[in-house]
Amino acid sequence: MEVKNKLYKNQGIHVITALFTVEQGITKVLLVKRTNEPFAGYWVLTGGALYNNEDLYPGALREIEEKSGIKNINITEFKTFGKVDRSPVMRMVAVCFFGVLDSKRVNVLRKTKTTSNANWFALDEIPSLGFDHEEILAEALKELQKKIVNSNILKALYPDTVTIPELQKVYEAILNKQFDRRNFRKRMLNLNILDDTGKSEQFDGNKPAKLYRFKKKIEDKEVM
Amino acid sequence: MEVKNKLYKNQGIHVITALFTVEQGITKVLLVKRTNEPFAGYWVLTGGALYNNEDLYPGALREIEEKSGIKNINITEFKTFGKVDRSPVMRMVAVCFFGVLDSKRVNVLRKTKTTSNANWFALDEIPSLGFDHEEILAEALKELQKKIVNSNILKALYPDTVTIPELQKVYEAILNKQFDRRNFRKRMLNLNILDDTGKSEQFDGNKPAKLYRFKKKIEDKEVM
DNA sequence: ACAAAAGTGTTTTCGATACACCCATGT
DNA sequence: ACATGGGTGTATCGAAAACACTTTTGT
Repeated sequence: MEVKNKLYKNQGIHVITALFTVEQGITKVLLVKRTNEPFAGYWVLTGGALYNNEDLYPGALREIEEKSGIKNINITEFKTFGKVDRSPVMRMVAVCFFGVLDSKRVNVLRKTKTTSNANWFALDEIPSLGFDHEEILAEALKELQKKIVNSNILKALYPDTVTIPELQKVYEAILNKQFDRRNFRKRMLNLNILDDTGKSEQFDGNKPAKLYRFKKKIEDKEVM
Repeated sequence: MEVKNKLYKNQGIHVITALFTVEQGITKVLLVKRTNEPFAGYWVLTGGALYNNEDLYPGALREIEEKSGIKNINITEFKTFGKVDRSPVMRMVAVCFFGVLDSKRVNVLRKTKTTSNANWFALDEIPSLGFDHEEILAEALKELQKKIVNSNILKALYPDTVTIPELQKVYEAILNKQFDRRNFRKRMLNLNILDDTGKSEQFDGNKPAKLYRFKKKIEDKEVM
């Protein structure tokens, strides 16, 4: 259908993702530098306009790949942003996602058709972002912090095996908080999201840590 | 900006809300009957197309009022639905909300410019819905059930005062579960979302229940 | 043997559950 | 007085927090 009514005409949909990683205890987010107006020269989260022939989730993945080369990841939708003036060009609503991945396992493209640079930024070194991406990033981080408990989204960081001390470092980086080693272990095992592989780490210089594997399915806990 | 690229042309945004109420222990949702195509004659949730000059939340409220006459309510965004074919007319993405209100306090319009009827339906008596509204309703209910714990969204049902037995009936209806009277009280008071008014109910035939008031602000609990 | 990092165990505390009793009202 | 529904209290259980010791490796 061709839209004629001015009230609805020329609306568009952004799909935007905040991609997080943890490097040496530091939580970082992927930003790309725009070459096109609006906000040419600004850093932004990966994302762009949704196509008519794709669903939201695949659209968000396509935009991530186009802007960074990253593919085969899992993302989670968390909120839609739609202030009237969030894009200076036309009315755009932004369906937003977040994801976690291992920066060492992906090769980030520096330049693409619409970006001149890409980099992982520590959360306390975020430059001024284009559009409303600062607000989106702040909320994405909050959602990640909420979801990390009781979820297996960290499976993305450790697709095959993981040790509990490794996990603890990531939790501490993302939640920005320290945990007691012994209690952390108990909590992780009680969450029932890990399977014991029976094997242990090797070549570590110290006592080898046990290797676990994220379960494929995890049950939602009862709320009350 | 005028969109010319076919890939993005003619996209639109729905703002859709599932409005819940509880009547005599039964959870119900407000549905309206469409008069226009597509899905003329079908029952749907309140909602419609977002205008260019309004933000998402106000847009959702406007649609609620237009389709039902209900105003001055609180709603919560929970998810955006965007399957390519969710609307047979054109590409529409649906930003979805849920809300709770007291059906006795509102006057629901039976007919509007685009609806021929409106009614509260018990959850086990939902007719076949237009668009993807059955899916939206199912997820809205789940979100309501999650959010009802640790939130003051029930303030909408009891804007001034509430008794704990009243609250319990609503929780039981929405969560579809029974609670121990004494433990339920303790849990509600521990949530720290209620203020004691010092007063008591009157004219009830039995021992008067204490009156509480929902706090305005409630703090988010730490996740870990 | 020693340092470094990992695994296991115990005590305590606090919140959730199970359960019993008392109170205020209208009839 | 009694039936109805509401408020208060206690004992118990289980999860989470605080805290100490043992184990495995490399040097």
